[in-house]
Amino acid sequence: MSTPAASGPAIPAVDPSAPVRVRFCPSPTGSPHVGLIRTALFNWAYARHTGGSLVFRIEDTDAARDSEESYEQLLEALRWLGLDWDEGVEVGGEHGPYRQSERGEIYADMLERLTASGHVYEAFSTPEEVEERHRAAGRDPKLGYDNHDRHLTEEEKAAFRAEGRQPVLRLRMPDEDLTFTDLVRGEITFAAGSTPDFVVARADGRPLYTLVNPLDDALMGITHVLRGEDLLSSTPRQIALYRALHAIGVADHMPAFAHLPYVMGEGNKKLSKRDPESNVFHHRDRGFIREGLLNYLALLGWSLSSDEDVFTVDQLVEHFDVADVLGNPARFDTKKAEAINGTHIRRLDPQDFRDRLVPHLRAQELVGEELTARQARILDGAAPLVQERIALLAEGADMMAFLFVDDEQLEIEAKAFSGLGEEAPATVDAAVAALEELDDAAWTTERIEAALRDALVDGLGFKPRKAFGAVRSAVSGRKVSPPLFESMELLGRASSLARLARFRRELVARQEG
RNA sequence: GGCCCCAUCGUAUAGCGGCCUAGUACGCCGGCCUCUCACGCCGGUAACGCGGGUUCGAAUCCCGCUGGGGUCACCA
Repeated sequence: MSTPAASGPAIPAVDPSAPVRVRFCPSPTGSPHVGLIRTALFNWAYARHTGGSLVFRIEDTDAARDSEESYEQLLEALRWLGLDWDEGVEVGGEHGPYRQSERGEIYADMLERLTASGHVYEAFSTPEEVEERHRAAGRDPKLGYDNHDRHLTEEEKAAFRAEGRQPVLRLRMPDEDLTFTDLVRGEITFAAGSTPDFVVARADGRPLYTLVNPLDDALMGITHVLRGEDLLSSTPRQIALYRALHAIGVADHMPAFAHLPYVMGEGNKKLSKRDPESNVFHHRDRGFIREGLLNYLALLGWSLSSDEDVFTVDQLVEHFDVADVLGNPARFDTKKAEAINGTHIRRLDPQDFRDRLVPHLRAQELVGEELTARQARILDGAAPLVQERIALLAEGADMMAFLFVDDEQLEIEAKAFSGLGEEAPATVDAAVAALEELDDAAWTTERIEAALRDALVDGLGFKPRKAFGAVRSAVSGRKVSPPLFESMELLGRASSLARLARFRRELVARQEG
């Protein structure tokens, strides 16, 4: 009974010709992290590339930290990004249930079998006792569990129970080096004895991640485990458990492992959950489109080719292979992400782009639930004007905001009054005079530009930059805006003239004040 | 501290022994275009951590060092 774990035929590696089955198995705590989503993306892309399947499982074995809200957010994030799954929560499948909180009986049964076979044993030591033993033996107290309870006799166990102690269950680690070939890092070996026997079930009997993660992978026939690098050091435990599961006839093969590089934040730290940049919804709310975010996330550890870094999801699926993923940790670079996103925004069909702007206009309370006819008309006209000039959808909504507000409500930025020179009032007067000549029917981009150019550039001899600057400030309230003449056409004659008049008043008021 | 991973411009990467006086993209700096801002275009800046090997030849292979990161829970 001392070393049953090492007995039995060796567990075979996964059959390379078998259909790929990967899984995404987050724990529903907090908001979806970009690193987590990148992991989901690579699993998804690998499944799609190979024609295999993606299993979506929820690891909610920690009632104290898991939440239904977080679960809903996970679903929302994957759906928003278009990462679908073939089997798992919400869609079902042959290996359900897919929420571990609903698989209690399976785990209890398995724990019993593992205990009966001697792979798992009861341990009564408290952390304090373990530490004390290390200290007494002159060892580093931070060494971790010392496998002390491996050979407890029935009498000793009974004595502990008599004290009212409840044992945790630990898996007996094999006394040999554990080696595996990581798909992104190559061969990795953990020396015998470097990983202590680990807990697979709490004293109250509830199972831990260390048990259920590999167990469900085995039960669900997972062939490739693609996960974050933070789990690399737990791989020897996975392997040991897999061997035990094979010995009792539960696992028929050892999956291949691939540990994906970290997504780092500013400085040299793993992107923290506390950092807003780590939250996918933060990016979505700022106006990332799924095409852009997916493209950028894929670039964190993978590349399509030596000279293109903008690609579609289809291209990703066509070319993605986990073997090409790099082991380097990658910094999340917001600037680059936005640039990639901007490129994808420009690639959008104009109508599609227009539609995607609507939620952001609502978020900024520029329009209501339904667009009015006038709002729809303005949006139709303004969308093409901003599509070329933004990297984020929210920027687009912000840039066209002045077209949706009332003339008197328009916020004129302080900067908009500056740098216009002494002749600003005269410029505005001349602009108004010229524009009043145009009736509603003549209120077109071309006619507006011609009238203004004629009056201000040719007539008053101003440089175009300066001449139109005052008009831009009046109409948009800012120094920077979408193309001016087009904007004025969209705004209409009455509104444009009203803004010019208001600007003229405030200009004088400021000069006097 | 033990164990494990990582190491090319500021960032992400190409490079898998000669094609590298190291390519691309973002950023940054100039310029063009131009009603502003963008877009687009042109040009520029900037890297193989260090030391040993192996080899005719190393960014590419090996070893050491240094540096960075992760992990050592009755969390996942």
